[in-house]
Amino acid sequence: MTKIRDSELLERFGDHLKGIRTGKGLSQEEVAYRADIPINQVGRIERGEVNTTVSTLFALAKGLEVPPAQLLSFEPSLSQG
Amino acid sequence: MTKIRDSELLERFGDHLKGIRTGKGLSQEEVAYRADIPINQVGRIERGEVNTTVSTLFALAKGLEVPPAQLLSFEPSLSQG
DNA sequence: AATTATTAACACATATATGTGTTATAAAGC
DNA sequence: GCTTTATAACACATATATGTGTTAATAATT
Repeated sequence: MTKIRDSELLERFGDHLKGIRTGKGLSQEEVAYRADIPINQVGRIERGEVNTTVSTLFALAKGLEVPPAQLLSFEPSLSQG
Repeated sequence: MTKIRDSELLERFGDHLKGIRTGKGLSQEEVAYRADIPINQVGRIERGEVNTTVSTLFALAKGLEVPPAQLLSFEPSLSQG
């Protein structure tokens, strides 16, 4: 128990976000500004350091100009739990 | 600033989750068991009391037997920010 | 090399999610 | 009425996300 964080999932999620961002040619700063969240937070999320929240997901979707659901559209791991 | 939570969004999100769950005829307890999270947490999320995390979203998707992205597929508010 | 742009890393206070246990409602069936 | 099932509500400790500020490292440009 005391799982809570789940590093592998968060790293993959971060990579997915970064892929969307770079695919659009946006900097972390631009995304942070549009999403109205600190640039440091964008970096931490992309690096998989934090397990971000629903409200931040919606903010990021706005900043990245994609539907929120797209942020969760990726393969979470090699083997499903 | 000091927004962080965003009650309206979280209430809508909770309603959306509850809609998926009841639409499948599942109890909170069943979902909690399958998602391996406390039943209390499921309730708090459905009631919009907490701003849950990415890892819990994936757990809930598993418990509800839907793709994670579906959990974010709803209209977040009457007027877009 | 120096400047600029971009990202990472670090520290810290505060808010809050999670996990756990317990108790209260509410509805349904006996 | 009692029991079962389902959900809500409360309390509390702990982990951690967020927000903020600062500094370092890494490109890219000139």
